[in-house]
Amino acid sequence: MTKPQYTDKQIALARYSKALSHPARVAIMEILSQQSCCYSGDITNDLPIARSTLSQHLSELKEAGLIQGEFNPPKIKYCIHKEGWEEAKRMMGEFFE
Amino acid sequence: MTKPQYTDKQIALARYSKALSHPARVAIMEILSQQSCCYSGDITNDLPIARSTLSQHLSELKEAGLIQGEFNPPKIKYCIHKEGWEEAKRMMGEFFE
DNA sequence: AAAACATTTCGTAATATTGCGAAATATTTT
DNA sequence: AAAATATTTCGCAATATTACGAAATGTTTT
Repeated sequence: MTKPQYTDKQIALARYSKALSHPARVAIMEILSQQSCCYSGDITNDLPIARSTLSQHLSELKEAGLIQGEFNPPKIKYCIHKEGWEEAKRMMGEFFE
Repeated sequence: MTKPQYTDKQIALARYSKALSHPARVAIMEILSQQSCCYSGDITNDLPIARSTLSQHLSELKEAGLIQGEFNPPKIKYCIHKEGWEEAKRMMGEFFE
């Protein structure tokens, strides 16, 4: 009687959930989904965290595939990464039925 | 220019997300949502973790309001906590539009 | 009352997360 | 080339998460 491993789906959903498991990251995604794109500097003003901390949250969201950043010198423009966002939405929808 | 705090909604969504941020907890919710209720002992066989670790995950889900456990001696029957589950579903749905 | 069963709590260890300010990097403007 | 601007990386500290086995708790059966 062997122990089954987690499925890829379960791992993927947990990963997306983890990306959204901090209020700052939820807030960032709300901002981006409202106006589609945004500069990191603008986001700072909307969140109660330091720039360096924001940067960490942004890279976590990027790592999770939920956002993408394009260099628009001298700023970086962050946008929703449509594929990842849609996949997360779909998986979350299926999960909750 | 003061820094705004997170909204209650953002905090609540992050909380539900955090509850689902581990594959074991995703798996547990899938099991429960399929068959509505389950005994802790049965779940053990479906997951690659020790009983004591499962117990911790169950209490996190309970803490988050996603499941409830009723004592059905000598076992504990875990079920989905409908209110919390529905709220999570609704909030997640709104979040993704 | 003892044995068996189901589950949790405890103690502990390893690793991850969150946060900040200072320093580093990179680009544009002066 | 220096100054200004935007952002990240580094170093660090505090706390949280995940995991396990052993021991504890509580119930039922023998």
